[in-house]
Amino acid sequence: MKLSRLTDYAVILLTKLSFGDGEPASAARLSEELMLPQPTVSKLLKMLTKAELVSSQRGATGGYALTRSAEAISIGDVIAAIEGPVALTACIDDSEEDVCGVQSFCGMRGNWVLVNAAVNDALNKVKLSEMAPAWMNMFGPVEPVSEKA
Amino acid sequence: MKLSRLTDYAVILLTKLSFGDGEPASAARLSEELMLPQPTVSKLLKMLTKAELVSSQRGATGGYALTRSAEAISIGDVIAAIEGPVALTACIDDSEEDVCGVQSFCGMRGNWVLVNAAVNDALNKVKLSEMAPAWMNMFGPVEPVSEKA
DNA sequence: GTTAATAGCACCAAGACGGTCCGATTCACC
DNA sequence: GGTGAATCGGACCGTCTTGGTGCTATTAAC
Repeated sequence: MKLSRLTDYAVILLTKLSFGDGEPASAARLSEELMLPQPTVSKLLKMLTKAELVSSQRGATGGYALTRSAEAISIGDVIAAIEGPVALTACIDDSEEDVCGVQSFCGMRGNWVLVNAAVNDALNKVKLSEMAPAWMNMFGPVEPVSEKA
Repeated sequence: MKLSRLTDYAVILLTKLSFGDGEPASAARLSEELMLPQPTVSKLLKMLTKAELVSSQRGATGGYALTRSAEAISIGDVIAAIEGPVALTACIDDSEEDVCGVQSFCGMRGNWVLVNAAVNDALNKVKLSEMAPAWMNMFGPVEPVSEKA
């Protein structure tokens, strides 16, 4: 049970934005400063826009900016935006189909919902602002310690 | 963020075993009684054996049985057995490679570890015995409400 | 009108997942 | 003790979701 690298990148992106001056930052600029592949950054920002974690400004001086403060964004929000809502069993929202054949009277669903709630709670406790590492505001463009290993 | 159907099945399997008479139950029998595809059941039981949640007995009257009581098995145990350990960021245990290029001094790892711990805690709170639905011991072979929808 | 930026779409490749098979091992029975 | 059947054990394979990429249309500043 692990989550994708994309989520990791998303946190980094959002954190970087939270240290910006409020001006919209372009995807190209973010990609360059964080040394992340540009198409991926672009895609991520689109996802985050759809999830309304960032707002987008089109046009020449456009770019992306946070819609709210880093204190008001939780890790759970980010995970939900990138990986979809936390659903720890197939029964939860696939209710259209009878996947397992017994779910109609399964009785387990209620308990899975409990597990889901517990995990969601844990995920929402940690705010984006708490994920900000020290180096974020120390230097602008981040330089790696090793170029290519 | 959702987990595979296999984990769902695993919980059902383990629950079923917890209601057994202690005698080893064969994969074929479990498959039949729970109406789950036999090869999948077989594979799941192998995984659970490797995770030491169940013990296997070979030979003519062999089969599988729980290694400990349903109260001593948590959902986290099951998830770890089927989906691997909970690692909510790529940095955690891929420490061999420098995946993101900046992880060496990333500083975010510590906070991800915190998130991991919170989720693990939530997952370990719920025991297998709490997942047991009412119908488990009401009738033997489970019959579906609808044959094919 | 030109330039620079996002938005949305389709496309491609890799990895994971679910499922199947056959061989190795063990116990029951004769 | 030998035979046989039934079991677990591990390797294999097609499929499908996922990550990653590129292109074209749209929008706003200059």
